Amino acid sequence: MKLTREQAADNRRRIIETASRLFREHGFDGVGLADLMKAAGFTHGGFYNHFASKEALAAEAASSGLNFSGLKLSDALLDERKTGRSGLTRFVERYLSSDHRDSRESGCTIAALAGDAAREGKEIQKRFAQGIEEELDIFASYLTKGSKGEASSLSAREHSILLLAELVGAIILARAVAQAKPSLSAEILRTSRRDLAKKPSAVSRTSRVRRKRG
Amino acid sequence: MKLTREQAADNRRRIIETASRLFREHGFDGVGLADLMKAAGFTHGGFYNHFASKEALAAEAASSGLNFSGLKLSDALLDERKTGRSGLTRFVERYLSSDHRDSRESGCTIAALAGDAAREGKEIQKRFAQGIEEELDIFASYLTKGSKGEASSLSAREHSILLLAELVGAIILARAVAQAKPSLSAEILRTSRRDLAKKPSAVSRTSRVRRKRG
DNA sequence: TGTACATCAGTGAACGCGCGTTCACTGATGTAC
DNA sequence: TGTACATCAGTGAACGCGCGTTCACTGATGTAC
Repeated sequence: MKLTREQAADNRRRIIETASRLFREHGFDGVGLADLMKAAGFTHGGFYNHFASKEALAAEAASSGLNFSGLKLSDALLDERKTGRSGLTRFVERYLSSDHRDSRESGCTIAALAGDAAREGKEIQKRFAQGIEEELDIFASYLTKGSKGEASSLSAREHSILLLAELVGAIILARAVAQAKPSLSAEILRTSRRDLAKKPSAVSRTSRVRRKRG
Repeated sequence: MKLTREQAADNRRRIIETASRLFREHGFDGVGLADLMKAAGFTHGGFYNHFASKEALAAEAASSGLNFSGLKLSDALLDERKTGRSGLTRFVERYLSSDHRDSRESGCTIAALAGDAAREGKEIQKRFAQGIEEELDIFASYLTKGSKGEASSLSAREHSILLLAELVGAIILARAVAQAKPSLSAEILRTSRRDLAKKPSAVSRTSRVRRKRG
């Protein structure tokens, strides 16, 4: 039954991606290895051929989700070059949409698992710290030091932190009440979306350049 | 072994308060009924004399935490009357402190369990919605419609939502990296604290009245 | 290039353990008379 | 007010189940000669 190295590596990747989706949907404690391996298409005995423990997989899955999530900012920025709209604004709109709220399994790993990460060990938190730092760097590279109003006194780094906190806070709150009070859930998303759309901090470099050119 | 009605009600309350602390620290899935009852000082067989299921207790514990958490805004506002400082500002400082970050079990239930609530059923989410609405109402009653700058176009309700989202987002992110990267954790808290301290939205009625009088 | 064998990613059964829940039992409280 | 009995919040043992983890086994791959 031995497979080629390539097949084995593919299978390992498949387990991680399946785990990433399931953890985001149900939490680290909400998924068993048997279900997880079954969802990936294997019997669960083979799990330990790939990982030392469930926690080791959780760390890998966290990293994977943080790096390849469909809501990484970089995707939105690619879009943006085509459409001419601010990539950051587009990203905020997508991030705070009801679609993203309703699809934890394919959405932002930070929003889905940051609450759980507080209870996990150093290794998993290290992956979160890396993922957050990367996201902050991307934000910062697209944020200008505002020259007017409140924004002027804040560095791009500070702007990035405030932006991430508001995004994550808003979607977590929206998800926490989505089943029981959809109107409140939608109100939270809408209010935060509008706030971020009009803030000077949501101006991207590209859109400023375009404005000058036009 | 039967107890007085009073004693039984006390015991029930003790179970709920213990559960509230343990759930905040370990999550709904991270605590077993046996450990929970033991922590409350009972054998676990008696659990079902008080609650229909673990989920029923989780709902009660969520409500209890949301209403009586040491970080309810109302506490800070009481302080404020004594000291003359803005109650809301004091509250923000306390909420975004490393002390609060490091004591989930006695801190804000929304911050500790909103991530978990997304995965729970309607009953638990209903309690969260109630708790969030109450907190928003308290915020709103202390927020003025700003007359200058960015704040002017926002209602007290909108301000409250943005404030809550930033508070919850910042402390959840700070907790997610506290073990692995304390510097980033502290930076998130500090940045959000400073942002909220200087925003017009953080001006309380009382402090404005005082300023006029002085 | 062909043969012999070690490797190792799978399978499937089993491990001990803790989970949420149930149940027979206890015995002081609270009630009916 | 005093007695007889139903109530019910406790105890402690047990239920079936799923958990993370281990293990003996399989058999094609990859390697050594």
